[in-house]
Amino acid sequence: MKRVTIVDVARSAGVSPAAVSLALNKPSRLSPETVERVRETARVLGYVPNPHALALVQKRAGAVGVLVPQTISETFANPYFAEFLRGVGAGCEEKGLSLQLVPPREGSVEKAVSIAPVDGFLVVGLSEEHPGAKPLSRRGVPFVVVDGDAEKAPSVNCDDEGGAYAAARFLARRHRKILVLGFPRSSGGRERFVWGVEKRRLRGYRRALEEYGITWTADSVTASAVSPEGGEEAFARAFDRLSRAGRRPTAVLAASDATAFGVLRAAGRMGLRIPEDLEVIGFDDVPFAAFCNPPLTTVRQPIEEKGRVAAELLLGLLEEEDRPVAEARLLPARLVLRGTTV
Amino acid sequence: MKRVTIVDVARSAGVSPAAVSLALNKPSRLSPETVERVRETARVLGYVPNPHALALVQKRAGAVGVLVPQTISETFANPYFAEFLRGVGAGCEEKGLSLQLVPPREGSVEKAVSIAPVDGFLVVGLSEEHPGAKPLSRRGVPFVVVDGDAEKAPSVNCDDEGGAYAAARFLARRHRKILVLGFPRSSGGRERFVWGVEKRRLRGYRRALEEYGITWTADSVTASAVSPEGGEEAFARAFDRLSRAGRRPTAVLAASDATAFGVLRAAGRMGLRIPEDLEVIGFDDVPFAAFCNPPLTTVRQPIEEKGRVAAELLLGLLEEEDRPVAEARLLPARLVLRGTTV
DNA sequence: GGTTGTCAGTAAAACGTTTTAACGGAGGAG
DNA sequence: CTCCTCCGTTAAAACGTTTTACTGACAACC
Repeated sequence: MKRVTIVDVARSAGVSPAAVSLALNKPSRLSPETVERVRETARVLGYVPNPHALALVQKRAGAVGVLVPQTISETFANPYFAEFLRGVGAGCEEKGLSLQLVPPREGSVEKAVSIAPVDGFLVVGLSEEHPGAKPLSRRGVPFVVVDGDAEKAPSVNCDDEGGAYAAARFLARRHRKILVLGFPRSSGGRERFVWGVEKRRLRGYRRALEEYGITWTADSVTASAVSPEGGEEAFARAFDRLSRAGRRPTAVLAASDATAFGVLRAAGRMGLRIPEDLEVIGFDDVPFAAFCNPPLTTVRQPIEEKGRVAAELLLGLLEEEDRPVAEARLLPARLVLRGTTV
Repeated sequence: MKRVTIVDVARSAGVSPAAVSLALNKPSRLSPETVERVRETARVLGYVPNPHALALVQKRAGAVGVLVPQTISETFANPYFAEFLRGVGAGCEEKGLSLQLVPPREGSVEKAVSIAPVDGFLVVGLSEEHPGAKPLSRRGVPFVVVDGDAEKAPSVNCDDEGGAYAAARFLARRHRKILVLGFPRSSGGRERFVWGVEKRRLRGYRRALEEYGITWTADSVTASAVSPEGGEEAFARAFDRLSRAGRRPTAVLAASDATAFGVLRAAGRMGLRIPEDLEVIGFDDVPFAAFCNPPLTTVRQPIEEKGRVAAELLLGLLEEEDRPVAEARLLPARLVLRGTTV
């Protein structure tokens, strides 16, 4: 049951451990017959090098970490994330890197960061100023910020504000009572999304609405978990409350497709016809936005490309130590009209 | 730019490296004032322990690997996988474990297995007899087989054959020309899915169809990539070919929801009405099956639960070395009728 | 006063590799 | 015959931790 190590192979083949290492990694520096003998011995014994020892000595683990601010379960509730990972995977695979998903450990992002045996991080949905970001630089591994706001670190984002503005404008022309669904609040005590993606999207919504004379107040935006269930529940509750107050909304701006799907479900359950009784616009254009019933009007961003770009940026950082500048990539976002708007 | 190590802290605090380690991990074995001084020094210097060294000495990396037989990108093209990971994540998080996605490295599953710095593997979609499975036992880390077939190793599956049988029976009562869509063939040269999940689902389809007198031949099943795009393309091509031959299908059995989504799209493009002109049944019941247009009739399996069960099995293996028996968990699968069947 | 015990802290081994520098022997050049 | 070079191989250092066993020092006990 004990693992076979390099010294076992060495002993069995009658050579030194160094010779085994060379035979396996730099065969040209050994006589062909020795190489052959050592390799055969290793094969017979079933030798597999210990990855931890390897990582320690070569200072690389062959994996990049994807740091997410929520649990894995919450994270994948949003199909956006799977699509994003497809891009990351595509970017990493050519270099033979694995992907490690790193959720907070016992609620602490810092702890998770320090423990994860990875060569670099893709930080998604976190601000550079976030307390969890500090250990990152201490860890001494490079990182790229995605869907956050970074000044000094390289980052990848889409034009959240512009996309949101277009969506809101499209609705504000014909509606006065627009329900805006945002991201969750104070999950874990800290207001996680007051900056970053949400801040920008809300800013876009607000700008458009105000241009059309719709006043924006503190409670203009309704918090919602980023999942169909979250959207369903948040919409149902808010719609009910507003209807009672005589301000029944006729359109919805959802800050995420995942949320919008929930809105559609809730609306269906309540007997609202879409888009006649209620227009809905999501954000992201995840693959299934085009498939749902009716097909979702949404703001399209190149999710998969975003992942690939982020991975490429990080790989660049991994190879050249001394990349000085903080490159900030901005990807486009544009409104695509489908069946949930007239 | 150099990382601060434990000896830096030790030197700076005027103690031995051992004392630093104790101060951080077993503070009770040191005087309170020393502990405080060391911790303060560590904080000021920004010390973060090296995860590789930690993993080497404690023989645990704090991560479990999810071994997939395709690229990350291909894997996440099937929404099934994200849902599965939600369960795995839920199972792992309470123990504070990260998740590492391990795709084949340079086409070799073996290489990927030996390099990944993880404490155990969830092997999805691979047979125990698969060449890639051998290095697993050599690695000396425990593993659980999911969606494969294992005799000696612990495994988790759903009742693929039973679910498929139910679906096929439901159609065979009213249809004679049923198109069966399977998994991709010979990707990478080896016929990856002739066993395991596909074998069982096809067996279920076949049994039902033959009971209704529909003959099953070598070309009864059409290969399809497990993604909407794959399903779209495979269906369009097969439908065309069969129509020309005067055997235009009136129903489709898709071995996966992801494929079925593609069928719906292709059918829509071709002007086929669903379910009037074509009935479709998928498999898995991914979250969006209920949302698509029309809602997909499919075979439901408890995907998220499957992930959780697999994680729990693996965690058990990680804790108790000497768990002898190969537990094989079988989860239920049942047909749920929605809008793509009459 | 010797034995025993506890306490705070340390030296050194261990984990399993890679890599650097050195070594001995053989062969060739002078 | 000596010196130099080359070749195949090895000893030992390095990576950064944790852990085990040990060392003094000091107090307590009989």
